Amino acid sequence: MPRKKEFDVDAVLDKAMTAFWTRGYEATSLNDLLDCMQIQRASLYNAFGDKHTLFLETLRRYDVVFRRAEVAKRVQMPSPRQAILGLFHDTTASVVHGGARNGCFLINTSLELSPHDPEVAGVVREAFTHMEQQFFRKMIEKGRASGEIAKSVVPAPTARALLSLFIGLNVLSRSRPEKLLLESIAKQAETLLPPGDQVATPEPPLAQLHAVTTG
Amino acid sequence: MPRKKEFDVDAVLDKAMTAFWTRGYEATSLNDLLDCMQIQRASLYNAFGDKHTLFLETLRRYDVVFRRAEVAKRVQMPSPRQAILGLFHDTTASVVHGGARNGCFLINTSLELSPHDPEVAGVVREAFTHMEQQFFRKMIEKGRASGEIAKSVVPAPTARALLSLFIGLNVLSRSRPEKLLLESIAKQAETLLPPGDQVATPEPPLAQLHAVTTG
DNA sequence: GTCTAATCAGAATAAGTATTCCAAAACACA
DNA sequence: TGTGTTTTGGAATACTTATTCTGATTAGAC
Repeated sequence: MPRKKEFDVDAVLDKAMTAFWTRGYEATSLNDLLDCMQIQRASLYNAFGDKHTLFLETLRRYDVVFRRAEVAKRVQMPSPRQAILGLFHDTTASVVHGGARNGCFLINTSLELSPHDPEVAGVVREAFTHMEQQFFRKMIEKGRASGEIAKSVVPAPTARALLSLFIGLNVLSRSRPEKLLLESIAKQAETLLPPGDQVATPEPPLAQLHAVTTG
Repeated sequence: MPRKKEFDVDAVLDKAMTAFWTRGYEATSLNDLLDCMQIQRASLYNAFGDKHTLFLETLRRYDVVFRRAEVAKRVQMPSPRQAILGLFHDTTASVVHGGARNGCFLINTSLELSPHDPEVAGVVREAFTHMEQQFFRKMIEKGRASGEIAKSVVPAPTARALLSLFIGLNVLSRSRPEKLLLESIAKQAETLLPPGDQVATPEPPLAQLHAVTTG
């Protein structure tokens, strides 16, 4: 009966995400959003409610489409150590060569809104915790078990330090996107993850393509 | 001839600083500022020009009164290694025990305004650079020279990593101010600064009181 | 005491804000 | 063909925003 569904929801959501990501919540006006989403005022309110819930929608989408997908991809890499170090190097490379100067949407939002917006704070906190425990810590444990990472590395605190280092990298990529600076940080992540006795990959799993195996 | 100067400029500047620091630039309205500064509209515009230059004033003041003073204090400590590690531990302690949940004004600002505000970007970039080179790098060099820090530590990249770790610590103190998390990060700073052959202080200078010499 | 300029208190301004509401037009399906 | 819902385009609303202006008052330097 209705006029089909409507436009492409995810597509316009991505455009709104980009706007919020680059300028932040407060500095992005509704007219800005309408301009870049290319839809009408009524359509926006009909589809998303209001500005705040639209923002939450884009933040959740970023968390799923970007962050969780990135983690999921790396979790199944054969070398846990290279999976972690690769995250730092790839992030650096996308800034230095790809010109990605917006940092991480979740980190930007954590400073602007988390202290005064409980809903946003929840999304941010969960993302950070997931990153710390389900990616960094689990990968360290896996690497220790296979001998790729030294036994002297204590998983939990090292995971927390890597999270902090990763956040710093993203903050600096917005204010000081210099090749030398960012690459040094990525390189120093290795210091927190000294190699163990086994150098290469552990039990090689099913034959899969994966981009990064050499540091 | 005129009516002396006026009120206490620095005092009201501090109050404005606190407002901007906790809520950010965009989310702090002029009425918010007038409320907390306890001055009249005309006085504000007469003394500071407009909102944006008032903000810059508070940011510069934060940089001088808080950040540079902190660095200056630590630079003359007898143990460079403990000066660095102390910064991490004291920052953590002020969050965990002092309830300081606002992070660092400069870091907050670097994400909100740096990408689109050249004046702000200049202040932020200079502060970060100063922190990296005049504090972290110089203290590492000093510690290496005295044998307190291992020769294997390369000053420049390690300084950059410490800056990144420190930024992460401040970001997390705003969204996840948990004792265990922050203390782990502070503790892991030691991993980036392995001790050398000399354990204690180098040439003991003039007798001075200093709070932290034990980690 | 007189000049001067900064106070106080608040109105006035001129945009910009998010949100709601309204008509007509477009489409999907019965 | 008609029914129902979503589009479009834009006007209308009700606030909030930063900034300026108008007086009247007040405190200090000469």
